[in-house]
Amino acid sequence: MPDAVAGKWHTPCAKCPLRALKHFREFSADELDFVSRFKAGELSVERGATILVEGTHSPHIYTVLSGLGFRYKLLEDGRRQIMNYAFPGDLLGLQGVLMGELDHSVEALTPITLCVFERSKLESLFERHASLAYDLTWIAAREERILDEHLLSIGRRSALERTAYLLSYIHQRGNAVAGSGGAKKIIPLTQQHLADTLGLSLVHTNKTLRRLAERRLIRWQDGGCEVLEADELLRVSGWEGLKETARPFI
Amino acid sequence: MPDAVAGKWHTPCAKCPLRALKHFREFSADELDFVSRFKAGELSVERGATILVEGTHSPHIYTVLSGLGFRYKLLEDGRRQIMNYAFPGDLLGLQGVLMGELDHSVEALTPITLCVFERSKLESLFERHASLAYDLTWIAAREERILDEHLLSIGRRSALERTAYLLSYIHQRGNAVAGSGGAKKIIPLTQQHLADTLGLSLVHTNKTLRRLAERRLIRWQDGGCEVLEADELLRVSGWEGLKETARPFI
DNA sequence: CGATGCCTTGAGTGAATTCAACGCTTGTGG
DNA sequence: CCACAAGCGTTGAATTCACTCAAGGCATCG
Repeated sequence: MPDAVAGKWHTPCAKCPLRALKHFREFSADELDFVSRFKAGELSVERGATILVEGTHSPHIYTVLSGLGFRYKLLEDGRRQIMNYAFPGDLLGLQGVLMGELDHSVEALTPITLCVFERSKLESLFERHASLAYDLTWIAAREERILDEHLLSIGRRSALERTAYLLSYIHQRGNAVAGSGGAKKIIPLTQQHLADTLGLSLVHTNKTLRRLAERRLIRWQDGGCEVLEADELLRVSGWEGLKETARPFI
Repeated sequence: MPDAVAGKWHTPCAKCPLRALKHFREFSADELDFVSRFKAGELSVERGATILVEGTHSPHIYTVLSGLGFRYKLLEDGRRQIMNYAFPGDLLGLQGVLMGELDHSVEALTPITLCVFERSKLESLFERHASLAYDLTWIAAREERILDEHLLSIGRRSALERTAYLLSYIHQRGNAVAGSGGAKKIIPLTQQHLADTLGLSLVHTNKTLRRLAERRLIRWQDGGCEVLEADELLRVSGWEGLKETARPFI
């Protein structure tokens, strides 16, 4: 019974705020029951905390309940490449659980709360819940699709296009999981984060952002980026935008 | 019964030459039986042929039986980014089947033979064969891992490191599925392919290859690239190399 | 009030691109 | 059999893009 542990968790799956969003698919009672038992706890960490570490073995996988994180790899001399950002509903650590060692690290960009699942129960998920197994594969394929687009950006788009693409991407992802509140959304990251995602230097990222700001497409404010003209920004990027209907999550 | 259709196919699953390789995991009789029925046919195409087209819906997924292909995306003005190469045992088109529309195209780099599977039977795979469902997720996670490393290369490695990385990667992937034959393996691609994978111009790719050739690490020959000093090439790239044990395939 | 972190800017350098051309091979049609 | 075109690799020169270096401004925080 979820109530038995309600004191430990803040959020039982049955009352998961993410399920209320149109962005996610509906769960059957059976699926919800399994996921409730699959969930082993919650983890909350501060901005800047490291959640998963490259090269380690993690006994858990996580779903972002609230907050924002990012996935990155390092070269020996410290060069960093950010692969992707994790929004509410996103799964973290699946790679590590399936393939042994993690090949990337994850860090919190804001205070973040994660649902914790134990890898040991993953087997029974595949054996007894085909629909959830399908969802896991879907989630992995979706990450692949996102990485494809990032690769296209870094490899073939100009610095301006690339920056516009990344900001559009984050903006769209953020909107998809935002409550309908009309408040200004400021993307909470530093220019160093953008630089490390775009494959550009910090200085050149700054100058490129400036060009977008001069066109009134974005504004840098309160330690983050505010998108002023989402449509025009998307047009500059030459990207088609996210096309997702109701998506699954665990 | 496999015999009933033996006339149409060249390769029944039970005699699949890939299963003989140590590189792939063993299948149970039950799994083999299912996959045999899952396989709907074979497709052979010439070098340069397009196998899957971005933006379309494919009723099939494919496994490479022999030959080499590559996965790419195009921008409107023709700029091309190659995401990855497909070797024997690799699955193609899973993304399209799971998520509707394909977001990339696939082209044959050599004459290639593919096993054809129908998407309509994918459902029963998830419902009745948990181990194969797990494999599919594993395969998707592996592609993600490879893309992570490519992203790191394009974003943060120098042109020389990046080129050394890509050639090392292709060389290792090729070796993993090669019969033990000691023949010189020439990677059959043009410098334009490399350029479009590395995010470099054709001219600069040529000059970078030249630098590697001057160091006697590679040689350009017969319309392809021969790796002469794999260890040193790997060292130049700063990459750790593939670490795969027996991997699954469908 | 001196650190520290982050954004900003200019100047100089280096890397990668575009442009242009040439050589070699292969294939094709007269 | 030759002429010609097409594809691919190679090279040099000029240009543009992005990087490094260096410094300064402006907050925040102990």
